Formats: sequence, C-alpha cells, structure tokens
Amino acid sequence: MTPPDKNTVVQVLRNLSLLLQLKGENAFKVRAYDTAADRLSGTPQDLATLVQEGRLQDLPGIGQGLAEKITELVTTGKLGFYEELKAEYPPGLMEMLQLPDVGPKKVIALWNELKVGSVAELELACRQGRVRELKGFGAKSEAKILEGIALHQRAQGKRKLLGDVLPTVEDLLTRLKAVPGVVRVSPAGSVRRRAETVGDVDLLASAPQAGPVLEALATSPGVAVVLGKGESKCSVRMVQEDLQVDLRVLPDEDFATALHHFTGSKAHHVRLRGLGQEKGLKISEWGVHRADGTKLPVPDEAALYRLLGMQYIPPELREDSGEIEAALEGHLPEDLVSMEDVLGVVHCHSTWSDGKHSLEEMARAAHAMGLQYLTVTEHSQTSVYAGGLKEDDLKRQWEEIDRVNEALPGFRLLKGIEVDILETGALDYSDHFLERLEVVIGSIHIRHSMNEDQMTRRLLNAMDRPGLNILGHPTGRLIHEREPYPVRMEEVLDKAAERGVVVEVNGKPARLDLKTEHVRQAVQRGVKLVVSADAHKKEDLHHLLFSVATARRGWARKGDILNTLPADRFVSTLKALRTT
DNA sequence: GCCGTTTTCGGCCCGACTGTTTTCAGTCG
Repeated sequence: MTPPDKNTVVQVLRNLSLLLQLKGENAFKVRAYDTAADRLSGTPQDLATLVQEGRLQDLPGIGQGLAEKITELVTTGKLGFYEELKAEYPPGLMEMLQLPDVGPKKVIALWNELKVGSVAELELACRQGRVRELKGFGAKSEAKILEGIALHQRAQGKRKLLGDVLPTVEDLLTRLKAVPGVVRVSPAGSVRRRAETVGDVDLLASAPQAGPVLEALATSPGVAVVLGKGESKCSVRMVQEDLQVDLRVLPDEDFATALHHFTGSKAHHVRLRGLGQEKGLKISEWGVHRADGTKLPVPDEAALYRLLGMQYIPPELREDSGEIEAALEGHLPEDLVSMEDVLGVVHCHSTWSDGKHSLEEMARAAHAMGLQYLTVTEHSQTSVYAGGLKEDDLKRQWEEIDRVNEALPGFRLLKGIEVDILETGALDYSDHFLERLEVVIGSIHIRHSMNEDQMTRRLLNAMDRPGLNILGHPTGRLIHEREPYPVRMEEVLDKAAERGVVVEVNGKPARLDLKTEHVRQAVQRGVKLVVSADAHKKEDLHHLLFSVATARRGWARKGDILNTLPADRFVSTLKALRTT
C-alpha cells in the first residue's frame, strides 16, 4: 500500500469538517478540522516524516486528537472515524453543501424531510415545488437554489486563475476610485494575497457616503446580476468567469482594520487576534479596542502590526506559515523581491517558434515596461509541434537579434533557448552548441507519463549537463488541466544547489511552477531563481507579475532572483554558478 | 477539537444580509 499523500489527508480533514457540520457538531470543533487542513497543506515539512517522528503536534492547531487521526490515516491508509461518519449520510450531501445559500442546516432538513440526498434530487424537488413546503423555505429560496445549481454546474466548483481575474478587478478598482468622495480602494482576500486561484473577489472602499460607491459597482459594465445590495455591502456576479465580487464601503478611519480583516488569510488573522488579546487589545474588522472600549487609531496596516510589536507582514505572506513568528522576532525579510527589482524578462518566445510577435515587437514591449533585457528562448528541434528550431535556424536568429539590439539602444535581447529535456535527461542539442548561447533553459515538454523514479532521474541527469543554466517549469503542472508529473522535488532542489543550476518560477497563470511551497524549499537551500513570463505574445510579458507574486509568497528576496541583475551580470552569473 | 504566565475548563468573532418570519434562523465572510 502506498500511504496517502498530503493532499489526500488534507482532503479527508476537509470532508470531516463538512460531515461534522451535517452532524450539527460544535462549530469550533468543525473549525479545528479546517484549521488542521490549512496547517498541513501550508507546512513545507514532509508529512510522512512528521508522522514517523511523532512531530505532528509541533504544528499549532494540531493536538492529540487530530495527530492520532492523521497518524492512523497515514500509517493504515484508512481512518475509522471518517469511514463511520461517511456511512451515515449519502455522499451527495457533501456536494449540496457547495451550493450557495445552502448550508448544513438546510441540507439536513432536505434530507430528513424530503429524502433529498444529491444535487440532482434537489433540483427535481425544487422543480416539483416540494421544497417550498418545508418550514424555513419558501418560493424564493426554491428559485435561489435552482439558480445556485445552474451556477454550480457551470463552474464545476473550480476556482479561477488569479491571472484570469486580475484584469477585471483592476477595471473595477479604477471605476470605484473615480466615484466622488472615495478616499481609498483596495482588493482584499485571496486576490490581494496573490493566491494562485481565487474563489470570489473582495473589494473594500472608504468614503463618507457608501451609496454612490455601491451603486457604481452595481452599474459597472460586465456585471451580469446584482446579487444583493444593502447600506454598506453590494455583491454582484460578473459576466466573465461567473466571477462574484463583494464590495464593502466604510468610513476611512475603519479602512485599515477592515482591509486587514478581509485580506486574511483566516488563519493569519485568527493568530493576530490572539496576540492582540494577550496585549489587552480586541482586534476586529471595526478597529482595535482596549478592554475599556477605547478605540485606538489605526491609519494603516503597518500601524496595526506596530501595535502588536511586530514587523509589517506583506499580504502575500499572510498564511500563518511561520511569518508571524518571524515578524515577532524581527526576522522577516524586508527585501522580498518586487516588480521594481526585476530588470529583465526571462523565457520568451517569438514568431521564430510558436510566439505571436516578432523579436523586435517583443523587445519594444519589454522596453516600454521599463525592462532592460529579454531572454529569447524558443523551442528546440524536438518540439516540432511548437516550431522548434534546429541549430542552423538559431544561428540565423542570432543575426536578427544583433540587428534588433543595434536598433534599440538601452535594451538587449539575450541569445538563448528553451531546450527540451529528452527521456533520458539528455538535452536536445550538443553541449558544444549550448555553450555558445547566453541563456539555456531546459524544460520537459514530452513524455509526461513517466513514474516518479524515472522522472526524478531524468531531471537529475539533465542538471548534470554543463550546458544547462535554468531548469524550466520543473513540475509541468497546468492548474485545472494537468497534474504535475511525479517527481521528488527535494532531490531536484538539492541537485540544483549542488550544481549551481538556477530554477524557474514560471509566471504563466496556469503554471506558476515552481509553486509557492517549492519556492520556499528552494530559497531555504540557497538555490537561485529566475522570475519568468513564459511569454508567447507581448501581452504575456505581464505574467512577470504572477511570477514575482509566487516568489514573494515563497519568501524569495531580491538577492535570490537572478534577473534582478543587469544583463551582463545576469549572464556572467548564470555561467559562473555552474559547477562542473 | 485546540489551547493554557487568568492552565485541565471554558472560551474559541460576530455583524450584514436575505428570506421567512411577526422577532428570527440560516448562511456567508
């Protein structure tokens, strides 16, 4: 038996939380399971090791009870408590809980009274008008449930990619900022934390009068339906992506504490409330109060952290994965990489392979973003489907690169390649040829379905090849589309550290590969990284934003990111790092 | 179920909104 991996365990804990809700258990007990799931998925530590060494309880939020359950699950592959609970209810109830406006109480009522045990049965019962007969339900809730079912089926429960959502959010923010009287506007929630996927969007604004701001959202172009509108809140669903957007408007003096509250994460916020309590401070979305009820002024979030005697924690780090302890001790890095630090964009394609824009167009677009260089890294000859280049094609491309560089002073295209890592770990060109290039990214594009041993060996072998500078999108995942291929990332990162291979943090919204946890592991090993766009057209150059966000979430500092160096030093450092 | 310099019991966030109510329950964030 292969022991269940961390994701499976996390999922079981989340399911248990749902089942306990159905059972009508104490809400705090329910929350404890969710907290434990958060904690487990957030820790960079290996689950099997934690279990083996009996150190599960080192994670705050996991006590004796949960440690025993997790241990049982990991060591035996089954958890009796979970199996028993699951058997009490039809499996369809869990899916019903996912519907908007349908919670545990309603699900249980539907099951007990109508024997409705799945989303499909619920839809039928609504259409037959049986739901409105139940106490606490009416015609409106019946209609609302039907709407919710339709939405649920469209969205299939998928969270949206940050990259798909952010442009819509930016548009809305611009619109809200323009409303007369508005003082401050900000996204909150997972968008502000730059999580890789987003459920729905939280926006916050401060203004003396909420009405006009709420109205501005309700009447924004792209709004499909206004879900609700009160005196201080408004919820809408956008046409694009079925995205739900919630806006709250409040007086400016409450903005910072509300922003902090709604930015989360929940786990981070709960910890801070606890710290506040120790200092006799009650922290809520409405402000910071002393025990005697005095309200303390909190002009911005930095002031909030100062009140707690700790460093300011940027939103991207607020996951309760060690940032609170570090900030209390003053050890939180203050030079996390930012967009301003990045001088060149790595990993770009042009019309020479499968890109949409010419070298010159890509160069000018990057220059206009304030960047100093761009690495031209087309596909190599094996990637025929992507217009992969032969050695002779590349030599001709170098002539064009020289011409563009001459025509565009103050900017440099660097001569590179995204070379395929073949099945054995061999590269798609000779070592001799690769050495003539300034930047060599090695990536896997074919044969994804190898087992973990084979895939790990393949990557390790590739890193032994002297011509390789950068390991590209190391796990090959595509969010919602393709699982990462199985690979022992610790071994790969150890090898990168040993061999001086730089690792890519690919910024394409569906990739984000390395992902946050792996970035953190890389940084801990001293592995150098590049932030990249994986751009196939000019517009994709902005993917750098998502790469930088992922790097920040993984605690990467400016010094960890190689393309914060000017072009010459970027290239010379790439080469100098390599050990033979 | 977790946690503890108020430590093994008792607290753990609670307000806004909606719909079904006629004073409140359920859901959400």
